[in-house]
Amino acid sequence: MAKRVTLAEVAARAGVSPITVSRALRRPDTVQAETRARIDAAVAELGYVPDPAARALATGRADVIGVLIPSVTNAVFTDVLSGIYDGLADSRFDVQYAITRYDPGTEEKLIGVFLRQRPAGLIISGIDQTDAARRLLDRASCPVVQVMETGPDPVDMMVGFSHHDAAAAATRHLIDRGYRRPGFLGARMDPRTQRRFAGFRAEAEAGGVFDLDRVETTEVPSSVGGGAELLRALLGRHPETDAVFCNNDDLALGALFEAMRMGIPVPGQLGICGFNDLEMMRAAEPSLTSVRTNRFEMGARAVEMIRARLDGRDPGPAILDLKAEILARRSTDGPTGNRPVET
Amino acid sequence: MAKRVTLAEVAARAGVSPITVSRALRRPDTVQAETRARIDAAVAELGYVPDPAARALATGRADVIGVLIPSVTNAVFTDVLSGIYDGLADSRFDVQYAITRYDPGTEEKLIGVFLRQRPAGLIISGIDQTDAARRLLDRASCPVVQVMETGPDPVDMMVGFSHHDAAAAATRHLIDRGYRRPGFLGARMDPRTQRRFAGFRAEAEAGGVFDLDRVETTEVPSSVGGGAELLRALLGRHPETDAVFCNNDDLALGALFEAMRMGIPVPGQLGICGFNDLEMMRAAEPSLTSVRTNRFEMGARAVEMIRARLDGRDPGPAILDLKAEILARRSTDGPTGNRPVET
DNA sequence: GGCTAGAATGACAGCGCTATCATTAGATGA
DNA sequence: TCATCTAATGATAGCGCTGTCATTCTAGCC
Repeated sequence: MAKRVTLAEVAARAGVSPITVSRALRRPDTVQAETRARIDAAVAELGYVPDPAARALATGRADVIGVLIPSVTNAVFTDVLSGIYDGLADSRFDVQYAITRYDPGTEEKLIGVFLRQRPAGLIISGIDQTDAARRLLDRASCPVVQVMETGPDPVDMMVGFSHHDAAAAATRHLIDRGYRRPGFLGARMDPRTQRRFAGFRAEAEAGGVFDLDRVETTEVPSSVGGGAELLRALLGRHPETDAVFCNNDDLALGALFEAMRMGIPVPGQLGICGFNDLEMMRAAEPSLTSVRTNRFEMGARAVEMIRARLDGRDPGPAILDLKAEILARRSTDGPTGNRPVET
Repeated sequence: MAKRVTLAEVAARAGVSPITVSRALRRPDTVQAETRARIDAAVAELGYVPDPAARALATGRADVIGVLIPSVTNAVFTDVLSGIYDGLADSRFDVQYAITRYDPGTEEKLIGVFLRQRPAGLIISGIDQTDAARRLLDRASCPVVQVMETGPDPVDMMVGFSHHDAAAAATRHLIDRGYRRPGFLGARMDPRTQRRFAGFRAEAEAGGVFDLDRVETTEVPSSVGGGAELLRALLGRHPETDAVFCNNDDLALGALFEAMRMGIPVPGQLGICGFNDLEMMRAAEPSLTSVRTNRFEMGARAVEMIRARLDGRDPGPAILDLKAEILARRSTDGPTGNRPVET
């Protein structure tokens, strides 16, 4: 094991007291240049690295940004994580994350665990915390950012977008392109997914094209294979379906493959729209329409808001709406005979 | 902020000394049942949660498993992470991870940072550490597991497979299926990728079908779009190419889409084989051959080895080879006229 | 009854760092 | 020249917990 070098040893070597070394490290402008140079030299020679546990104990807070996400294997959340990492790259903060497995109870427990560490900030996915979790967060002494989604009642700050409105816009797009019998494919109907469904439903009803029986969902997590199965099931019941709004891109890709297997032309006989705009959507054949949900930026902005707050700068509006955007591609060019998409 | 409850307060409430509470929490069998009950009640009433920083400082070690991975946005590593999480779910250990961005220098630095915390164990991706990193790891006082890959010279323990052999097996599969002019598509040629290429090359040469000019690589990270571009470039130069071994599944999927765009029948005119067997491969149309690399299990086993070691149990062999397996699917059924794949 | 062994509990110190207040040295002005 | 102020540094205590003894108590034995 690398032998532990303590502050005291550095201090002895530099010929100053430990507290001066501590100061030199944390607020270099408060020690004389010459002293600081001696200390820096001693630090370098001994390979000193501060003990984060001792620091946390002495200061009563940890230089940690806690992050709570439902899953590590879902690209949506890892993109956010990546943005968080990027935003923290040049800072003294560490990221510490935990996985809720989409379970509010687990989330509640983990919030408690995190807050006892007195983190510098907390980033949490979504707006569907339990009442108890909400109370914990309300009393948190650090900045809290809810990401992925916006809502009316932030704990503290929020970065996201409206899943309802994004899904509604995607549905409107399908209608605008001439599809009249759209269906909905959904997996793991968590609260965000439910709100997307609500957006789909509202817009489809407004357009007079909603049919509850053209909704095909499953409780299992999304997957490409699952998208294929859902489409097959839906078309089995409703062969007249002329478009599907998919809960997410994996389902959309699966739907595309299944349509190929079934010999159904996309977009001529079936329009397909996904959600999240993973990279593959642009590259597919035909290219797949999706909804861009600036996930990386969500993470980066969440971190920026926390840092601004900690530094006493203005973190900007408490609710930051990163607006999802429809990326219209060939998979929704419209039923055979309709005009193609511009661009 | 949830008010901090200390051991001392719990002790006062239970009418015992702090140290007894500490013992009751950590080794319940060393305090009398009745005392323990009083303490448990006090803990519950006050909502006490131990301060990990104080514990780390007092014991000189942290109940943390450090994990170093190159990227969070690559599904390959998040699958491993997921396995790690699962293996640690019922334990007292936390996971703390850091991202090396595929940079050995960053990795070296992060190893140092982690080891100062005296973690309970360390899991690190790959076998390509710098000399300095290697020296740090050799002196580490905790179990170290290298994952993703096996090699001749473990720091401590290893769980993985031979990328060279897996790629060679995949290449053999292509040859067995009747492909005679195979190409190689690769992105971000990191050491593991290089070894996969070496395996491809060795086997293709052994089969007398290697042509260095049918190798198409790029430095940018893998993507589906990148796979499409690589295939287009390769076929531009070598239209006679009858199969591609792709560095990973994203490239393979992109190659499939590009083949569709170019009107090239898969597998009849072009065989496609990926690497990693992400979920979509099975669901694609045609289904895509890939190499299963038990990533989740790698994480789970790495954790199990560490836990066994910490508990004084037998962690099993120092080098655990999880054998990659070819999953033959329709995309490599063979050139037109050849027999189809069984099952 | 006196003694010992073992179980249960407690006192004390200290992990490495920093908050707080105290001290010193040098600069300023009448 | 001396009081006064500021900048730089130091002494002290303590963050919440646990390792290491020491102490108390009970049971068992001759």
